[in-house]
Amino acid sequence: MSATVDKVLDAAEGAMRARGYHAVSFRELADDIGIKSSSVHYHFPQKDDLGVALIERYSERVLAELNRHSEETKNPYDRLDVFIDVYREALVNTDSVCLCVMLGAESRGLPDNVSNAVADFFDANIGWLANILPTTLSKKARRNKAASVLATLQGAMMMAATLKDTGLFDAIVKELRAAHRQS
Amino acid sequence: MSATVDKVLDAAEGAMRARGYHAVSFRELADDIGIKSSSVHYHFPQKDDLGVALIERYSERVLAELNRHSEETKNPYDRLDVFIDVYREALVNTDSVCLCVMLGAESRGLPDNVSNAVADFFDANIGWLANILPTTLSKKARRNKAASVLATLQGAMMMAATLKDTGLFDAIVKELRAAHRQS
DNA sequence: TCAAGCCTATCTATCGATAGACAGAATGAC
DNA sequence: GTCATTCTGTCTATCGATAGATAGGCTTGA
Repeated sequence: MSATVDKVLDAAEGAMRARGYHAVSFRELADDIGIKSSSVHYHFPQKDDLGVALIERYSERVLAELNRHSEETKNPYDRLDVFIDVYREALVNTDSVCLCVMLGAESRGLPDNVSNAVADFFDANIGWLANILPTTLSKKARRNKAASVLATLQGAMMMAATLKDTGLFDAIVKELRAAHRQS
Repeated sequence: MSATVDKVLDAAEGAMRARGYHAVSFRELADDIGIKSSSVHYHFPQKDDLGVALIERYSERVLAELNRHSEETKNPYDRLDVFIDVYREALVNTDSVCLCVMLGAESRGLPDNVSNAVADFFDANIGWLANILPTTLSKKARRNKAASVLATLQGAMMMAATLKDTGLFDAIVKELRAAHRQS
């Protein structure tokens, strides 16, 4: 993957996480990295090509990060913390929501291939979370619990960003942890 | 409020809940209801005027619905169900997420007055929810619990819409109810 | 008479996308 | 080794479509 492609994706990630798919233009990304919009089109012929590539790179990065940190621990509760921390870092370090919160909200207005890539991201995250839950639970129960955790985190990110209050995210996470310790 | 204004807001609500603020145009709304875009500008000079008016109408409607249904019951758990049901209806009946999930995700890319209106919506909802929680809890604890519930619902809507799976929303809600019965 | 509501017509700015040219690096035939 | 060819990545220039917004006129009902 060329350096320019990465630069374009970096710029696109920042812009789309802040303002959404439709509010980002080729020209803007090109200006950000000092090339022309036609050169962006060279790497990503259509806007949805850019969108899909962006989500795939993002998804791989998040999953890699989850796996890297979770190797350090075997305790399922600590692994839940790993999951939470990865999302928290995303919120705090970039001051914006998860890419897939944004694109998930917009999903009905996205090209199908982009919308499907977002769905795959959620599926992968639910799968990861379901895997750390006790096997005494049924497969379906684990999936539902996992989806519930993910939904809470995604919603918390969105609200914390809107209310400009990272503390709200932390408070919600505290509720989440408490609920999952006792169950 | 004139009939046209309401029609414009109806069209805008459907479009923005499906695709977001930036992906909706005056011309599209005008076409939807059979007038010209300049006539939309007559009622809402700038796009952010439309956005703010839309959120305010939406917010009033949601709160009115919450209050209307909750008058029928005094049990706090039933009132939580009222809250959940209002959100569930919004998802099922319109096949799209809450207006403020969409605009909340986009908030960093919205005009300030629009973004603030979204924040007010969340504050009002958190306040409503906090009020039905037992007064044995501190004010802050109630607010945090309320925010947690709201975040879960908003996240669940977003994910259910993306994965095209209303059942996922119901499953997450079941987890939510279970967690709040036991605490 | 006049204000409300909608119209026509138009503006400037920007959108995603394409065509065609160019420089320089890589490749392959001799 | 050298020269011709091809590929890569960028450029300039432009397309038709559409964005938000405005000026000014027509119509209708109080």
